[in-house]
Amino acid sequence: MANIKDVAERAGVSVATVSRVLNGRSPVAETRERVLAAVEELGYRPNVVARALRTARTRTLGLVISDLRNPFFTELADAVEQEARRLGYSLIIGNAGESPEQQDDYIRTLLDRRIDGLMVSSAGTGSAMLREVVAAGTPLVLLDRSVPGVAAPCVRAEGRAALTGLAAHLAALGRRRPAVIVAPAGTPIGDERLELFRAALLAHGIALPPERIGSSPDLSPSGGRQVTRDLLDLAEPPDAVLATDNLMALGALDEVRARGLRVPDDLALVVFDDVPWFAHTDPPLTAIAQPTRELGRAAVHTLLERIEGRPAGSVLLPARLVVRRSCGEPPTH
Amino acid sequence: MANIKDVAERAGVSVATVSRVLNGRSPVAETRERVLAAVEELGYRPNVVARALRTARTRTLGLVISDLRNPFFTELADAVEQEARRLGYSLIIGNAGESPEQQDDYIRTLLDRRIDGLMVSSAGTGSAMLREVVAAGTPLVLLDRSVPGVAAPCVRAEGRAALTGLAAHLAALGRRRPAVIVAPAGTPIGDERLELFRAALLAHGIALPPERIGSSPDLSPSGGRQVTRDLLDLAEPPDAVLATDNLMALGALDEVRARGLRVPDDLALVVFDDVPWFAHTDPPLTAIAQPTRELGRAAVHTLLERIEGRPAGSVLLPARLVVRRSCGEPPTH
DNA sequence: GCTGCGGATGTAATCGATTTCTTGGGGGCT
DNA sequence: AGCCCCCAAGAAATCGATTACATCCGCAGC
Repeated sequence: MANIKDVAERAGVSVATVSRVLNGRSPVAETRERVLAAVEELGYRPNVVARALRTARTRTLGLVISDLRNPFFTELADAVEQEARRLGYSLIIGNAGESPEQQDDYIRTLLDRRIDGLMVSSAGTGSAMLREVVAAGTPLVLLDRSVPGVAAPCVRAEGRAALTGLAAHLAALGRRRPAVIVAPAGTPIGDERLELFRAALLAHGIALPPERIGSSPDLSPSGGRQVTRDLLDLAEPPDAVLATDNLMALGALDEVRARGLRVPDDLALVVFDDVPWFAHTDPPLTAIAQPTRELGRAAVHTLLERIEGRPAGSVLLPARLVVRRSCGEPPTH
Repeated sequence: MANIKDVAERAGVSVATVSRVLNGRSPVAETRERVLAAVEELGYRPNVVARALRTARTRTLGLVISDLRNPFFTELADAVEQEARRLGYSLIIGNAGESPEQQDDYIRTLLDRRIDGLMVSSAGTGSAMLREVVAAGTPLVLLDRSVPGVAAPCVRAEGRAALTGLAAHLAALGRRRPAVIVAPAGTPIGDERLELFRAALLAHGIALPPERIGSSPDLSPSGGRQVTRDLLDLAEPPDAVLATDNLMALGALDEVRARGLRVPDDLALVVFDDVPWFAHTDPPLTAIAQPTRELGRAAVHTLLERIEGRPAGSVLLPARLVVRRSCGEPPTH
């Protein structure tokens, strides 16, 4: 593979001149053309590794995601990747599989590769490694999940408006005994959703007692199914369920079907994260849609601000209530 | 961030000695310990970029996938990533979004980054860039989709046994008018599945006439729905449908529901690719499961063989028929 | 006691780019 | 005509590692 020296020789100039032509500095028309011709003829492409060593910029970003197989995160990763590429950056995606150790391990690898910046959708609670990243001065942006004690901007969605709308929707349809399936204890974002929902329900005089809040052992269909089983076994079972993650909602649907119950007649079901599949279930599920692609784009932009040394704050984008038919009464339009 | 020189100074040795200690060559116990102590104290981590420049090995692999949001490919990518990492390699994932231009663009970027090897699940038909990769001597492995004219090992699943089993299954259940939804014309793997299925049906005396083969304009739910609409509008509509991709199957399910038909009573439905979701549809879908994770692992292993200069052939892994309830008659066990 | 060998370690070249410093020549101003 | 300035372009330093080659040492064999 041709290198810059080959090009210089062929064009009869020095390597410095070649570099300058390619980086758009100084040289004059005639020399410039000779160089470009040589580049063309040799099919020369600059060695990104050498450039990175010299400039200390790799033009690579890292993204550590908590679970790549969760379709919400898949779409998020896809959005991040596209935006990064559009802006001339490559992306290395690391999958933490909801394991903090694996997450730290991956962050280590990414730092070793001298990525220019890092986005993390953190698994579990705090992480010593994240604090280390900040201390080392590597630009960091938290994605979807904020981490207490880590001084970095966080890009995520907030559900106040959507949950307020949802409470009104449920109240209007006469649902009085809502339940919530929340993520494993300690996930800050899950707790926040719960509290916002509780407040929104209260405005309609609807209570959310502790026994109708089920905490799943993990973010999976089977966890969601287990919690749903317990909820339906209550003396006063709920007439509506909000799942705070899409995988857990799948499990809820399974349990409901297994009991021969029907959605929405016997139970209303609402899911957080509007992944494409939920438009294809029977019935189509009412969902709280996070602005996934916008989140991805915002994360990249925020990170680039930090990389270029500008200060950048957190970003909160509103989630949207998407009414389908899983709470009863089809939308009127 | 500390570099090798800092470590050398602190340990009172030369950089060469530090390098040798860290790479497990020669030095004697006493020196060795001084170096390791210095590494520890400074929190030294070798600069991967510099190492890559010198050794001409980046320990990074590239994976270009045709559509990251298709759950089959998501799982494939996840499997590849895990195996690569286990073997000490990082992975850069590129999403071609089923566009050949974007695919070529991405391959270009990956070559520029001097990845050690490349895996491609090619979008569309042939590609000049792929031939260029081979010509440039970069180790290449084709994944899931073979590309005519490109001399590289291909790792994919083959469906003979599964489709033979499926034909028998359908015949046993009395389905006589099967239909197939195939991917856009020219996708070699779709054609192969079609021909294998046709042959398997023939063994049971069941024909697969051209009008019951619907070609979708793209790999999407709406494409699948459109094709299903046409199939159901036939004078003699099919009593079973095989979708050769999971997204198209979703669209088929939509159309069936919209017409108030029931699966499996009115129509049997079988899907290629057993993504987790299909166990949660109503009814759970009978599927042809590709050994996704094994494919991912095999791809990485094959690629590493090539990287290390050993010859490596193609890998064909058998797909499995997973009987659920979408063709009627629940499995007996 | 000299030669030679090998093990531990240092010196310096190298990978391929960017960038600083230097040089030389041409043109404008007085 | 002389001076200065500026601009194009080359020479060489640099990034941080690996590694070929050189050096120095002690010890064994004759």
